Amino acid sequence: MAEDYVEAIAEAISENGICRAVDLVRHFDVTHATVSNTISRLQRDGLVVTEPYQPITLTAKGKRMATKARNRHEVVRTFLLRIGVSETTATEDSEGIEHHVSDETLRAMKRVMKDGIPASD
Amino acid sequence: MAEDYVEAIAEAISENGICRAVDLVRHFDVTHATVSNTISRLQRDGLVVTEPYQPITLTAKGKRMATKARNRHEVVRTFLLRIGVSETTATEDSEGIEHHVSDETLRAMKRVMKDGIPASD
DNA sequence: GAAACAACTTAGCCCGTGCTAAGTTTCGAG
DNA sequence: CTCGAAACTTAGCACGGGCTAAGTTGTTTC
Ligand SMILES: [Mn+2]
Ligand SMILES: [Mn+2]
Ligand SMILES: [Mn+2]
Ligand SMILES: [Mn+2]
Repeated sequence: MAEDYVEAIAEAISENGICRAVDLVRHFDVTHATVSNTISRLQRDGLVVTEPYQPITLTAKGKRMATKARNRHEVVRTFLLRIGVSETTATEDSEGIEHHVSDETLRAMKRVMKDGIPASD
Repeated sequence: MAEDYVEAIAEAISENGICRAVDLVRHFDVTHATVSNTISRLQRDGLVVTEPYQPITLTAKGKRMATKARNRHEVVRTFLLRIGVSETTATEDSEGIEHHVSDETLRAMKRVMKDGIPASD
């Protein structure tokens, strides 16, 4: 959850300069109330900073998480495409899978995309 | 959640003949209270049948889900091993990843394990 | 058969994530 | 400058999934 939020916030900032709650409402297709609640939790956890009616910014910690999450998401998605999954499915599945992929598995995916499948021993 | 539960119940039954709540308490490392609650929900959803102080059995629907989940879990785990991930990590990561893998992605994994990586176009 | 122990249930609590409904703030037109 | 619409907050609700504490049922063992 936190990962998807900071990723979406970073995306909005990089696209529009700022991130407003309404961007997240659209992105996640939830209500303003839900976004408001979630943002409070993210702020409590030191990932974002915001004030009532003001745009949302990422803390250093939030930026770090966003970068890692974005990278992981993209590697997983690309990997799925690489093993022959359709665009649509790769996009859908990577949205969930990304949150369970360890650093080791991520490295394995990158290795495979570069060097192909390891010897069948 | 449901998938992991029916999978664990099927496993207990195939190993001990029956599944008791205490098996799930041990398997998931949660309290009896939690298992009791969860089983109620599974029963409400038509996946299991049980009566107070009695063993837990799977409905047809529950068995179907268990079989699919078990297969998916195993394919994902084997696939991770196949791309060079360690036993420990493959076991850990597959526990989460399995729940986000569509049929299409599952087929792609099986294909890759059989025929290797698709042509780089 | 009574006592002790294991298995289980039930009540009551917390938090996360979602909602609706209602009110507040901000901002752009007119 | 005012008003309406868009953005946002707040309160109150529900459910999933976790807990502790306390009580109940079942089973073994003496
Ligand atoms: Mn993501
Ligand atoms: Mn995601
Ligand atoms: Mn599983
Ligand atoms: Mn699992």
